[in-house]
Amino acid sequence: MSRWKPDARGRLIKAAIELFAERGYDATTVTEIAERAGLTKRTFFRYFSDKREVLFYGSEELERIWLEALTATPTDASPLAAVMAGFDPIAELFEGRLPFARLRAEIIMANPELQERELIKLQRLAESIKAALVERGIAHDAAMLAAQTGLTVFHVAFARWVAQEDPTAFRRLIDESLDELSEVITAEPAATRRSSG
Amino acid sequence: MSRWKPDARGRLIKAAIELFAERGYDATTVTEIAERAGLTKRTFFRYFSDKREVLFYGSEELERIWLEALTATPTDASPLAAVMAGFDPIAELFEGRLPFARLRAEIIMANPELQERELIKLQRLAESIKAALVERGIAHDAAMLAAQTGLTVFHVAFARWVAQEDPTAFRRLIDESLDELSEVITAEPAATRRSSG
DNA sequence: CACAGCATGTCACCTGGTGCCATCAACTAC
DNA sequence: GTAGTTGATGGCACCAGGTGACATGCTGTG
Repeated sequence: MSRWKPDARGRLIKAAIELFAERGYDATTVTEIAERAGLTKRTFFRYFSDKREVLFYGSEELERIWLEALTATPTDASPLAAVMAGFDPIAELFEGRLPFARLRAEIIMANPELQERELIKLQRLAESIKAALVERGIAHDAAMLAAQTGLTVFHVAFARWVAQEDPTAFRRLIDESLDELSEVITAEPAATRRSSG
Repeated sequence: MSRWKPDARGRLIKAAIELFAERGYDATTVTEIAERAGLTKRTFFRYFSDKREVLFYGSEELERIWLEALTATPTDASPLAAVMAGFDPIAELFEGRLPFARLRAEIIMANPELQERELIKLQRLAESIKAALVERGIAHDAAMLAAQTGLTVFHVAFARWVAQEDPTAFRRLIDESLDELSEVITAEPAATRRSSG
């Protein structure tokens, strides 16, 4: 028994996405996912640290790509420019994966637990980016704010991308979000806030 | 049996914080928390929707206060100014609770699951703030970015507050973070980003 | 006293998640 | 070819988080 089968991880991901789409995340048990993939629950948990993680496989690659682009920018570039350098390769990574991304986004949007996981993934990414900026000599807090700002732009653009009716280029959506950030921020000089007391 | 006891929720929170501080979050079972509070596991889950939530009771009040301050600002105020209006009452809410906040922060920092929950709470808060801004006629995306930016400043200031050796006023830390955000952003005109390809 | 309502307890049950060991295929060495 | 090794998987017992259904007991109120 237990003949070896290729791409166990990929089959588990496929089975999970299908079942989540069919009956929802909560109504799907790990045992069912494993069965559809021709495996057992125990094996599922050897590939994914928990049930949610099956929807987030690949986020390490995203981080790797983003950090590579960041560290490749000249060291005299501004923090925000360095953060935004990751946008292009990421956009390339996503082009063509819209159907999968949309299905996945629908599943996640329907479940608070999954939204938690998505958020923490983005946050971890922001922390990695921040660390990379600090490595380049940027001050701790400036790095954090730049990283967070870049992530927000990315997040807004991504949400628009999966919600879009026509498959607009991801990169174009990023530029739109970026322009709006500029408008929001530059319209708000620090002096507009009330004096502390 | 089962004589009624006052403030069951408060006793559960106290017992949970104590046990988490003593042996860590993972090494503490819900049954143990309930026992220390003189109750049962079933009752714990009547007061808190899950084990983590016992550390986040009170976040609804934070949201309520913030939104009140926001809606109280004149409608011609800028989005970011409206968001930042919440800083003062929130600072008031926190002053004097530093020991509790610090203990809680240590517990959360030691556990990824709890960090997920904290993040999603902040995100929900950002969404509420965004919704309130939209209600005032701010455009959807500008509202989101303003809310997110305000939350980031709040988050940075809060992290500093609990990490501080001497109990600096929370409000002062907010102003510091705000100044740094201004520096980071205003040093980065949109023109510095690469032209889209 | 009878009754309603509320907080709590009790119990059975499901599922996510893990530790431990058995099994089986493929590969290597002799 | 046989023995041993390695790596992926299955099987199983077990723990803890979480829930539904029902019982119990206190408190107030007519």
